Amino acid sequence: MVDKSAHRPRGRPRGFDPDDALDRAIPVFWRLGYEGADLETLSEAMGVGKPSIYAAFGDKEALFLQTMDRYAATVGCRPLQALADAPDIASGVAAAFAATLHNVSGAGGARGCLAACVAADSAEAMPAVRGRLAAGLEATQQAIGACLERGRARGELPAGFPVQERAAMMTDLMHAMALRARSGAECGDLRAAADRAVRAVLAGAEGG
Amino acid sequence: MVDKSAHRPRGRPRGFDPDDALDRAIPVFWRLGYEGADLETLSEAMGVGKPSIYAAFGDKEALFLQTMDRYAATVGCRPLQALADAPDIASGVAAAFAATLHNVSGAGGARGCLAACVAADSAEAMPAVRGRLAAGLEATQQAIGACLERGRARGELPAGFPVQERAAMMTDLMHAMALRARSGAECGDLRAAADRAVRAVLAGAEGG
DNA sequence: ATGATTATATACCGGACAGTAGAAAATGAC
DNA sequence: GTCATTTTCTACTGTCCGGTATATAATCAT
Repeated sequence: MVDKSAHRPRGRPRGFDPDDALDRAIPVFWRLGYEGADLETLSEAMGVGKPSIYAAFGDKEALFLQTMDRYAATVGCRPLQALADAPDIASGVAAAFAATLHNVSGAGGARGCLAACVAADSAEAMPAVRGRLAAGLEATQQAIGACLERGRARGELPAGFPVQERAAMMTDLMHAMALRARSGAECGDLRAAADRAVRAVLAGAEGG
Repeated sequence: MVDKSAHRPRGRPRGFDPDDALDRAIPVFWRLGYEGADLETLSEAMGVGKPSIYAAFGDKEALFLQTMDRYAATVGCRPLQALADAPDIASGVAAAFAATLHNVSGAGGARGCLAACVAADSAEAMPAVRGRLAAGLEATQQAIGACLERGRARGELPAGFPVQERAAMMTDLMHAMALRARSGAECGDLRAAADRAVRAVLAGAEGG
């Protein structure tokens, strides 16, 4: 492991933590979109002056890409963690959709999903954004598939359970929940969507 | 019916058809997003000068809303029409997802869906956009539900078939296909997603 | 302390963009 | 033909926005 107390890098130390700054940039992009979020607003929200943003993160597109990464690592991953941490598949799937519900409902941040509702808009004009979107989608589906596969190996799912198919469907239904939330769906509707999704993903899993 | 050959409205007649102009605005918003589409580009694509756009449609937000309506009436409705026009439910659902595949694949226009991938971005900051999005989602789901209900009444679906639930799922999976396409998914992946969706919607419908 | 180095703050620049005057063109009314 | 009316074209405006130059502050090295 590298020595964390290594010599400070010589000049004036920066007055902010990059990850904290990205955390504060997330809701701005989330609410306003990529083009709608201007650097003045971002600078204020992040608590970092504009020149420091450019020095630390690069231009607006680079900042957005790093914000996407930070979002994936802190917010987007929560449903996957809930699934992985659960004691069994059934409760894990339910927990994952509960986490999705919380993510997209607007309680913490804005409604919808930074990837599904904001990055998707820019994906057609910005290849780097499209790449991250594709990678995130693939990674999500793989992670879910791996969890379901493990559950099947533990005997929680029938031998013929279509693991990969349900992993893809679970990914799709989480994104669809984000869109419903973005359109202003009430919390009850979102909860119903989550319940439906759980049933669909687990259909045929011993008593579905 | 109103006389179509009524007296022309007095002044200089406009040199463009509003619906045609909206048809040509659709791909611009579709590809570039609301904020990314500037009025210069829109004006050129529509073949209508900027002042005429403002005179005919109002400001940029009003233009976008009318473009959304036109999109819904010409592009977004195609899967629903395919479902409604099919001889039976099974082939109708397959035809609807085939139409969705065509819509989102980028063959005509851009990848993804103007509602799911573009309007969603602006929905958080523009209440009118959010309203249209919610209305479109609700209308789509209702229309699908009505079709499935009719099919069930004709005996093509079992008595206990969860019509409303499957209508919601079908709506969700069409939107998820749009997101996959927007992220750059290959045509084969999209086709697989469509096949999965058909199976999921029809599961339990006599031989699913 | 002095200088090298890196970060921050203020203030600014050039360009792009939404929206609009104002003049000119095309029609109906008479 | 002439006037009123509506559209269209050219050119413009004020503003906002991404990005930066310049000066200053805070640290390390010696």
